Order: sequence, then structure tokens, then C-alpha cells
Amino acid sequence: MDPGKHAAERSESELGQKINRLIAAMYPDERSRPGFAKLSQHIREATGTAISSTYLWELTTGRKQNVTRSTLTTLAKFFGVPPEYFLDDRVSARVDTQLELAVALRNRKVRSIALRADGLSEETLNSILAILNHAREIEKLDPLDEDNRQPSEPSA
Amino acid sequence: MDPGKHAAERSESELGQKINRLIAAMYPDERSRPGFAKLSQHIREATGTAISSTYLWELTTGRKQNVTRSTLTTLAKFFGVPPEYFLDDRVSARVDTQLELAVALRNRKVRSIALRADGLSEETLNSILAILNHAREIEKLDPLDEDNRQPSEPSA
DNA sequence: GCCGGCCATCCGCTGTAGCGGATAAGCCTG
DNA sequence: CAGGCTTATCCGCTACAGCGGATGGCCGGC
Repeated sequence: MDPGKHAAERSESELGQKINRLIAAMYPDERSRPGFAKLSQHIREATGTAISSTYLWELTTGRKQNVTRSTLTTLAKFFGVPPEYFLDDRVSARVDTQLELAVALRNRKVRSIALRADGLSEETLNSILAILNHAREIEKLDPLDEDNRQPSEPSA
Repeated sequence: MDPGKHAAERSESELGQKINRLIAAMYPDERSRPGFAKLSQHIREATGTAISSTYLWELTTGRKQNVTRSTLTTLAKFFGVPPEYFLDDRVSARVDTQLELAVALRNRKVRSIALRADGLSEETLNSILAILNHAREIEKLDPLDEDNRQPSEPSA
């Protein structure tokens, strides 16, 4: 059927795009990225609530987009984004810049570290950063000089 | 009917409460407060999208609560609240780990740490965790024992 | 070659979000 | 107190969110 021509509203199937982006962020290796079936399983295991593979496909392709509250919450819970990510474009724009971080959070230990680092004093944080930088050097990883990076306004 | 059979609804209809509160806030004079029919008209006029009086009643009485994205947006638009106002009821309690993390991510240094920790070896991560735990102890923060947490299904 | 698994995609079904059209019980004012 | 105007509440319907179960196309292994 003629796709894309019935767009009376500007929003289109933007929700599908967002979900696709989140999937790509969560499974960066495109080769080993799970299909909708596996993804559905992961969601059930991680959140305790299931979303069928069929429906996931329908969402990502924009075939369905008027999701209910429960589905919305489950998706947000799984991807680790605030639920309003799917509702408010400004929020999603802000979160998108942090997708890199979301990738990091895949690792459970990294999550623990982030949680534990919160609230510590500046000095301690600096020390931890120094240690991490040193460790990255030893383990031959990218220096990852994030502090130099600008928050880059994408024209708002 | 006997609604006691399904004990899953411990928080009743939190969404209905919220809508009721918003109505009361928007029309402070209880005497001149419009009924659901008038309210439905106001919503249509103000937002351009309609919500039937019947459905408004069903929402405020908690009969329906799994609203879709469009209804949610319309309500938020009309009442002038961010859409997430209707989203984080009891789920916020269940996913408070996520929330804690979101809060943590406000700190730029914590972000840097999370990014830098990604990709490091298990041993290094364990060392960092040990250091962080020690630091938390010294700075008198909560132990934050996330790893002990069970996946605990709260009666699905 | 064939078998088994994973994949995207489709079809058809069920449950329920959401609505329109009753109804009866409150009100006004003449 | 009749008759009109609202109100909250109910019932039954339609549309669609969401799912289960096909289907056929691609892989790798025996």
C-alpha cells in the first residue's frame, strides 16, 4: 500500500525511529544484534513484562504507534530512558546525545560504578577518573576525552 | 462485583486521582465546576482533540486507566502539565534503580566515569568498585548494595 | 544435498480503549 | 409542578492495540 503519503500530521511514525535508535544504541554490534524475537525475550526477562516480537516490529516500522501506558512504561524501563522520551521530542533530543552513555550502561558493572560514583566528593571523583584513565591506557582502550567535547547545539 | 480477587491493584487508580486533582485545580470553584460533558467540550476547543465525556468519567473513576499515547498527550496539553505527570505513579517505586541512575547522570563527572569504565576488564572493574565502596564509606554515603538486589516479581 | 535455527513479514484473532446513545435523578425558571 | 437543561452513570458498539501462529528467505552444520 502507498506508504508515507497519508501524513496529515508532522509527527509521522517518529516513535518507531526512536525505538530503532535505542535498539542500535543498546546493541552496537550490528552483526550480533538480536532480532525481534530475541529482543522480545530480553524485554520480558529484564522488565518482567512482555512485548511480542510482532508488535515490536509493528512499532519499529511505524505500523502501530499509539501505544498504551503500560507498553510505554515497559519500553522505557527496558531501554533505561525516561518514559517521556517517547512523548516529548525535546526530552528525546536531550537523551539522544547520551546514547553513548546508554551503550556503556549495558555492562552491569558499569552501571554499579555509575551509581556508586554519585554523591562522592569532587576530589574523589577526580581520583577515580585518574585511575580509570590509567586503566584504559594499560588495557589499550580509547582515551575517550569527553571533557573536551562540547554539548553541541543542534539548532533549537 | 467482587474486585478483591485481583490483589494486583494495590494503588487503585492513581491516574484517575491525578485527573481529578487537575480538574479541581483548574476549576477551583466547586459550585461552578463543569461536568464531564462541558469538560469534554472545553478539551476539544482547547486542544483540537476530543475526549468523550463518558471516557473522562471512566478515567476519573478508575474504570479505564491504560490510556494511549494520544489521549495522554491531549490531557497533558489541556491541563498544562508535562505528559510524564501521568506516567510515574507506582512504577517509579518499582524502577527506582533507574531513577537513581538518572539522577546520578546529572553529574557530569559521574557521566565521564561511566563512559570510561565501559570496556575495561572484569578485574579492573572490580577494583574500581572496591575503591568506590571504600570511598563511599569514608564519605559516609549509603552502601548502595545493588548487586544483592533480587529481580523479585511483585505478583505478575 | 537436507535439517534446524533465526530472521522479517504477514494474517487473523482477542481484549479493551474509547465513544455514542440511552437513562434517571437533580437543578432551574415560569 | 410541568418542561427544559445538566448532571452522573450505564450499556453496547466499533476501532485498534497487541498477540499467536503461520510463511518463506537465509544462514551454518552434518
